[in-house]
Amino acid sequence: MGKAEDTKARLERAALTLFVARSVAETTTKEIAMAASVAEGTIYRYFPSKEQLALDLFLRHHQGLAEALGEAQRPAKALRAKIEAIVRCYCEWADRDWTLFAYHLLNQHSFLIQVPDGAANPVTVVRDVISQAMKAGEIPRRNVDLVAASAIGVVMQAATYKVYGRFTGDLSDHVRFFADAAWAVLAVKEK
Amino acid sequence: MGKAEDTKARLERAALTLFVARSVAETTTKEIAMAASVAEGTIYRYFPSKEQLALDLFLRHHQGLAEALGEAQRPAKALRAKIEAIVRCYCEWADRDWTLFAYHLLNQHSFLIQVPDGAANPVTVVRDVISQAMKAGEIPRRNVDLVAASAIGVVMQAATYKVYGRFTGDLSDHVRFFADAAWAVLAVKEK
DNA sequence: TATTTATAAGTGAGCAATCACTCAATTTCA
DNA sequence: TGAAATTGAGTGATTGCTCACTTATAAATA
Repeated sequence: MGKAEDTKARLERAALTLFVARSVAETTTKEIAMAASVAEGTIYRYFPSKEQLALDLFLRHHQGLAEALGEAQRPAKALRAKIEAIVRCYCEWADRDWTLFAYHLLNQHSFLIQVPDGAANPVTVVRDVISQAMKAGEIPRRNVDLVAASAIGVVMQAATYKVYGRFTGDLSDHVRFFADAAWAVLAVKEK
Repeated sequence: MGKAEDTKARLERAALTLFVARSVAETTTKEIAMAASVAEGTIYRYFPSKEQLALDLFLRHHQGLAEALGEAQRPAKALRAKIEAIVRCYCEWADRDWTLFAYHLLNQHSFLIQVPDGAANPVTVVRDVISQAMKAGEIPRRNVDLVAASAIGVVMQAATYKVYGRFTGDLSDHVRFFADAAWAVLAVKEK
């Protein structure tokens, strides 16, 4: 790794850690620079602004995750297998870089509106899979967005509570449970 | 309503709306005062600081919701009935004052650590109900925190996506589905 | 190879703007 | 008239960001 790339990476990691511990608004450029062992001015050699640095970090994870989820579910045929592939992929992403994952999780509401239209999107991947399965008659037809939200919530809320420290350990340890639970949500019978 | 009480209520509502639209950190005291048709100094007759105003709003909803959920589930005997009571109560709270609800939802991570120990807590209510049901053999024994998170996620993620505008309409319209889905999550069979 | 030149990377004092909060003066109203 | 409520210009502290300058690295030249 070149010197410049190393500095940029250090800045990103320092910012990420602080953004999660406090928040983007409450983290100062001075703090980021200190944590990266660099002068404040150096930040602006690599990023046009603090906000852009925050957005860059978010978008990279957001789009990377979306693509990974898309590829993970593709080989599977039936909905049940697709769900398990998606859940496993998601949990592995979370466990691999928990700080980046937590940052993405806690800052969706501030950045989601800035995601370019048509860009890869984790939610759309899940939504499309569910929509397909409804058309194929694998699960009852319902409001797709509602059902997708509930199914996603099974995993995402667990992840959120891990961020809050309500429980510990790898998310990946519970892939089977998450997949079973998400499937159960999607398969709820109409009455 | 007295004049002073009216001013305080207007300030709270103005702050709430702005906190949801932007965020606490990005909302200025000047904006709050303007939105409440009041001078900036007036804020400090009713609140010691902007942060305390933000915390007051959060805690009032947090504890009110916790008590309401606790009372809602008490009369019910079986887990299935308790779940439905909790879900219905939660959705009604959300629909009754959506702005306050959205504020609570989006700012959990900043305020949850400041909740006084032993104070009424929505999550604890759900956790206890699930824990009881496990002891009674109504559902399989599992990591209570994990299972509670997933069950809660079924409803909370749907609420979150409504905040993001991914779908519209009252949450209460889907109480039956949420309750069925949460139940399905809790009842997932061990293998 | 040794020396000069060019470029990239890094610095930190300082600036303009903004913010939460204060308080002396003014208005409201019983 | 007097206490309570309200006002908004003012204050000190903080912030994101700039920029003239230094240092490190690489390229070119003799």
